[in-house]
Amino acid sequence: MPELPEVQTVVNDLIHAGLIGNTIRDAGVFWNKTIGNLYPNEFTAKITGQIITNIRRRAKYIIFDFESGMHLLIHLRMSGRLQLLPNSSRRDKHEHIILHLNDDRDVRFHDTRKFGRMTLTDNPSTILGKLGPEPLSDDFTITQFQKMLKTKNRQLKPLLLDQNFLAGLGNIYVDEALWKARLHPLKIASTLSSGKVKDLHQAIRNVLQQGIDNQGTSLGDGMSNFVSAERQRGNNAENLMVFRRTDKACPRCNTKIKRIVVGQRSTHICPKCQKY
DNA sequence: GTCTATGTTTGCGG
DNA sequence: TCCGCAAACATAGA
Repeated sequence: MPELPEVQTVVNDLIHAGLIGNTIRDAGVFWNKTIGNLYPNEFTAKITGQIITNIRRRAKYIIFDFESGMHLLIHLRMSGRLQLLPNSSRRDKHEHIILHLNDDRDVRFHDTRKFGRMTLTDNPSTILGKLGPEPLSDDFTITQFQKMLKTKNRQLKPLLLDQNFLAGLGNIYVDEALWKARLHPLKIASTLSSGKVKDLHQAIRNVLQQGIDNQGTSLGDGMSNFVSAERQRGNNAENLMVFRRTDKACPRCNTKIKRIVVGQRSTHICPKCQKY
């Protein structure tokens, strides 16, 4: 669910809602394992009184920077959401961590599948250090991407999903980027021509930026879908060309989209546009 | 009721 | 290094 554009959308929402400068007055922990590295009482004690100086994203992590030099890293995994709610609203059973702010609002970590994690640390590099480059940053150039791909004898799709290779892509945006670049997900990275490297580089940045511009992708209409911190659905689903469009027409050539499995992940391709 | 699939990541064994 | 698989969990849909 939450990939780079969705995580960025949440961060944008939190900033827009004026959280920077706010203080965390107290915290409640309702599912211990959501806290990666601390016992609940330690977590609560350490986060109480922290002043938020910045909120940002790295890969699929939401990061709160505190004046004290500590950082809160939040990973939503499959089903996590960060919701901004009034202090008075009743706690949903899937809200596992609640941060009470010094106004009347809460930041609540809602996570039905409980895979998500929050880590409060003064040394975020132990978690963020191994991550690959940010695909939308200025220093992620075609030349750098070329170098990265040249040495990898791995299939494109699992490679692009590998956060230590490149940060932020998930199943949806990888399928979309590969379609846009007309590349087969099983193609071996090191065998790409320089033209294809360029196409892929552009396609990745393109689909991610489009996702952010549309405030993320929400599929279906169920409760289990992506919503931002202010509970808004994303509008990017209409821009998906292949993902979950099995048996529908390829927007480029009208061929029926096929669903295959690559690295245990469902994968959508146009068999005509994306030859191996 | 039962079975299957699910957008992520990590850790294991080969 | 790389790959395949299982696990962490809960829910929706067939």
